[in-house]
Amino acid sequence: MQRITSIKEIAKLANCSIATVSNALNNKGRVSQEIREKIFEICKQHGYLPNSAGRNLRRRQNEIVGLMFYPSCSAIFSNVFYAKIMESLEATMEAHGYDILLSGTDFLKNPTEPPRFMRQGKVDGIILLGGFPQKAVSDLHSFGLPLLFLDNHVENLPVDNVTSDGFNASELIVEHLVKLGHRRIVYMAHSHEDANASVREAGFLKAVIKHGLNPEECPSLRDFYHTSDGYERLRELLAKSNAATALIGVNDTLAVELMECLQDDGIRVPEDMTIFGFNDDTDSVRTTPKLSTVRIEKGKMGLLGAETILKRIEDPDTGYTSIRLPVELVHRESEAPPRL
Amino acid sequence: MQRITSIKEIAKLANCSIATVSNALNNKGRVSQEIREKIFEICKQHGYLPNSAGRNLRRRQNEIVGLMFYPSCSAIFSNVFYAKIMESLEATMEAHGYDILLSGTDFLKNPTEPPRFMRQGKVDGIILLGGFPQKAVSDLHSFGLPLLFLDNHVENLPVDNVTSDGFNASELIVEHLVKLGHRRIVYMAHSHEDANASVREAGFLKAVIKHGLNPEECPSLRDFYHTSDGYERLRELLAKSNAATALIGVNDTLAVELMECLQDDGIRVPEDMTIFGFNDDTDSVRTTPKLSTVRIEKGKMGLLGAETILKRIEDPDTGYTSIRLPVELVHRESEAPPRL
DNA sequence: CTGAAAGCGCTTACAG
DNA sequence: CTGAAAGCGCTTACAG
Repeated sequence: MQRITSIKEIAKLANCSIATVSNALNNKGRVSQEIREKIFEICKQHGYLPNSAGRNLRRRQNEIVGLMFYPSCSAIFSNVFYAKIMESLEATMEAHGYDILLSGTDFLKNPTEPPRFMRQGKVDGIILLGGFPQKAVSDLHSFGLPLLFLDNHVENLPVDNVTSDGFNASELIVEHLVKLGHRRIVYMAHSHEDANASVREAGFLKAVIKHGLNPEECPSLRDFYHTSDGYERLRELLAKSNAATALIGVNDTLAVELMECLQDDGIRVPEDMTIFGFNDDTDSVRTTPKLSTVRIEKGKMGLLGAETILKRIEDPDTGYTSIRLPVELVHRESEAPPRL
Repeated sequence: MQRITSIKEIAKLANCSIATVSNALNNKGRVSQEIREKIFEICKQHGYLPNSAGRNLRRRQNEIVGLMFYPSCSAIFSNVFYAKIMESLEATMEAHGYDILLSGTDFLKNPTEPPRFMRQGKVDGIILLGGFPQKAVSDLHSFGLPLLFLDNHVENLPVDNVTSDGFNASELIVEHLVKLGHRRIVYMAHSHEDANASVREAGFLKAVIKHGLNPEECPSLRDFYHTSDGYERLRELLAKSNAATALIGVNDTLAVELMECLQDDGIRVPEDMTIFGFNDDTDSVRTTPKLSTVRIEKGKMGLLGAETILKRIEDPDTGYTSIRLPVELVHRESEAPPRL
């Protein structure tokens, strides 16, 4: 009952060649039923675990994809938004025989260093999760490894990406707010370089014009890093006459934080201020009132992401793919017509 | 500027042997400064990425550790508690040159199948995160791969584990509650097989006796799967005279959910009911009132976990390690003396 | 300081 | 259906 560590030992016990063992183990079909059964029996009895290095060396692939986070590992893990994406991403990769390797690279500490699993050649491709800055992505891209941007992207870089249609989402929100009677709307996002924030802003601006709102009364507040700074700017805005009656936050986290700030200052939601978020995170149903938001098909995003990078690994030279998943508004309690 | 894929090519360009290239790349010091520089220059220019399969095959190790979740991948990712643990776990493994591979194995679907990365021999060891049932762990353990139980464990199984001292935590809570004047306390945990829940219950029971409380007035409610069922049982309990005035939930998530249920039924926290959680999750400060809970050194847990499994990989035959991290009570707003 | 050679475990094209 | 052999890229003990 001793552990067996190579097909050579199996071959000896089964009285055949290692080629036959390999064929049997890989279901190549060119093995007689008798020997096949014998081989499997031996493997089971001796708890044989194949050596993936041998296989990978020969087949010139790792069957592993690296997962990188921006700005850091924990920033993603503590973000419920990604849980569903990760789940279907993982399941799909798994179904194709691939595993996922985590990168702990903290870009805020070390913006230029490529991740270790890449320097060591452990992965066949890399999936990017989070709002990576352009520089980081193009550095990574220049290494020639298959790359996929998930839930985000960078303009003008031929990197595969799967995201939600944030442009349309903003349009839908503004359209809905206008129907409710709002004419003055503010869009807010942190100042990090982030295509999602920009795309959503662009959709917002376009809709503002389309619906004949006054752009000066519908500002974008993006030049802040901490939410508290953003809220300062919002307060300045609200102190004016003709201030906004509705607020769109770039994601639920920001929207929820701002809602709490407003409520602390005695501003009621939705009576005094309508608030919309993005992502439909679990956060957004925990608040009082529950947050209206944009639903993104997270499961589908993970699935398509996996398929996209797998395709890229198989065929590195095809033109690049850019997928926008449709979105849907979720109406809850943080919206109301504006007060007169 | 073409990509180079092996040290053979580097050797040719640098006019030396592959042994010298290998030594240079691994900082073995047995290489003249001149050649060394030449080799590094070539690697840089041609974007050389070593082939980890070749290295791993030769060195008989993967420098990869698998991470398994119970019951499933997404159950962990959507649980903020693990974010901090994962962060320091990742950082420590990374510092030792190890990477972490995710397992998508869903034990609820497939309770007996070992994870694919293990069947394929991709990992040097496995870290278990979550309340794995005994059977699953002993199955895994029987494969002989280094194993580490993190944040949880299974009784009577010689598997390394790093957990928090839940026994002492319960003792501390009860002691504190008694000081506040409580004499009737209820402990609640889901019915899943879970050593943490059992250890915390044991500490609770011991403290109940130690402080001379009436065990019949200090029940454990553990026979429920859904929180709503647990709350049903709690309601029955509270309907009695001499009902509990304080509640200990096995973790913050349960404590928060129960708090919301109670509040929905008009029971005030902490005036009518004192509530304690476990873990000090971010959840626990988001509620009204903020939850009193037990702080666990998540960063240290990840760090020690990494070091423990690394040690085990290095030396598979030493006696097994069991580490209990000390805990600390966090007093917030969900506690008060009982009403008379 | 440097190189030739062996060998890690595996898959695969080829011959029989 | 089966096997002998080559070779994937690397590290390391050994000889010089």
